Amino acid sequence: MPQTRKKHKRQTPGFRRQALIDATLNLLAEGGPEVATVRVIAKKAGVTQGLIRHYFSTKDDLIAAAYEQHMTQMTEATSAVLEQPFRSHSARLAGFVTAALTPPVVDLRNVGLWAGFLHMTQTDSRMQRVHARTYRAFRDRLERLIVVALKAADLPHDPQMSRRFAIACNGVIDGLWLEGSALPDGFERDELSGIGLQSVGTIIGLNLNKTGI
Amino acid sequence: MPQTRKKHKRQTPGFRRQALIDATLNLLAEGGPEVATVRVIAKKAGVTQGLIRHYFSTKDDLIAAAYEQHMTQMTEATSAVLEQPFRSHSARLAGFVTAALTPPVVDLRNVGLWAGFLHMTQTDSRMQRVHARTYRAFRDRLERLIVVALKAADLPHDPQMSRRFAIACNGVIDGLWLEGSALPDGFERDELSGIGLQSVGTIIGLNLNKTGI
DNA sequence: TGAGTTATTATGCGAACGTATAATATCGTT
DNA sequence: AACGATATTATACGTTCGCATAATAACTCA
Repeated sequence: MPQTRKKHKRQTPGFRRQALIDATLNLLAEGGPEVATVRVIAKKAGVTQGLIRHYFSTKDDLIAAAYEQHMTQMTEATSAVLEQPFRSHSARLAGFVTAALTPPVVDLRNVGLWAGFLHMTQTDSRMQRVHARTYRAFRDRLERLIVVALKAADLPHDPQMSRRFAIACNGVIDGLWLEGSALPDGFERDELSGIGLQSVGTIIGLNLNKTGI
Repeated sequence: MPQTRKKHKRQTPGFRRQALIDATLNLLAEGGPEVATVRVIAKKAGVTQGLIRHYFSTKDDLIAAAYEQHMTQMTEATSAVLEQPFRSHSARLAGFVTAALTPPVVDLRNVGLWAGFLHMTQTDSRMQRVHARTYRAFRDRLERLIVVALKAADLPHDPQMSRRFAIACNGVIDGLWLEGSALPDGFERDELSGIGLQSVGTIIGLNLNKTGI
């Protein structure tokens, strides 16, 4: 008696890996770590759970890969705005800050991911490394923009100070981003980025609110 | 053969309930929802797991009670500063904002709890009710302080506007609180509250940075 | 077209999960 | 000193967890 077996299409490793990572991120964002079990992830990715072990040697592997991709994508989404021309270096910095405080970076899904990953990045050493690396990638970008803007305005910019500026500005941006994402109706259009520009400007001693593009 | 059984001291219901809630909050803050299992909670509270069912009819009951207590305690910790006298209504508002952006309200443990509870408050309807109630308790307090300060400064303060102000100010405070808690070394002393005072002041059109006490 | 590669499904295992229930220790009251 | 109430422990049950392994389907290429 022939037992029936599910028909399936053979896909490339890249395709399945991506499907599994996407399913993981979506589940983590919506339901948190408790919901993102291997069985549910596999189901959402349209495969059976055994396949996860074929592409990732452990569940933590999959989680780490998903985290890395998410963080990298967030930085890239913010940085994309830098490819257009700006009238000044201050405007360039302002554009970056604004992009970080505007959809699609500001998004309820992203705050769900932030919360879902938090404890892992505080507990798991490998997640800590991914966090440190991706966090620095964003902050360093911000610091370079700050330094250039300060230089163009003939303001002092020694390394220690600009590093502190970058940390504090990143903190303000992160905080506003979180709140804007979690509370989508809490702010008028451009209110969030306006507060961000003003706060960043105050920290580094530069007026960013009226820079144009 | 007499089987040995663990000796124990009989405690009041209030004592055990509090011990279980404390253990739940500590575990949730440090390790997130995955770590806060009934067995681990009971162990941390110094009892066996069966006792949880004696005081809470289900695990979700315990979680909800812990969440309610935590949120209430956060609002109370911020409001405590209001019991001292202030020189002006603006100073009173500034004191409240400052308290919300200073330890012990700003604390790594609290951000762990925030992250740990987030998905539950988005998913579980009972947790949503607790969230709505405790969130409103804080925001209403903030709104009253804003209205009084605006009135004292002869500024307009119609209900709709002050409600919007309260939402936005609460958002900024929340965001800065989150970031200051998660990034303890990211800000100089008083830098975080300084940014908060400035942002809140800008939103409502009042200078709060130089109000004194 | 048939053999080889490997992507995929199917099934099973031990541990841990939340919950339920029975047994017992502790303590206030008489 | 014995009793009653109940706080507490102990044990068991069904489910789901992550992980392991065997069986099979899908595609490549000689």
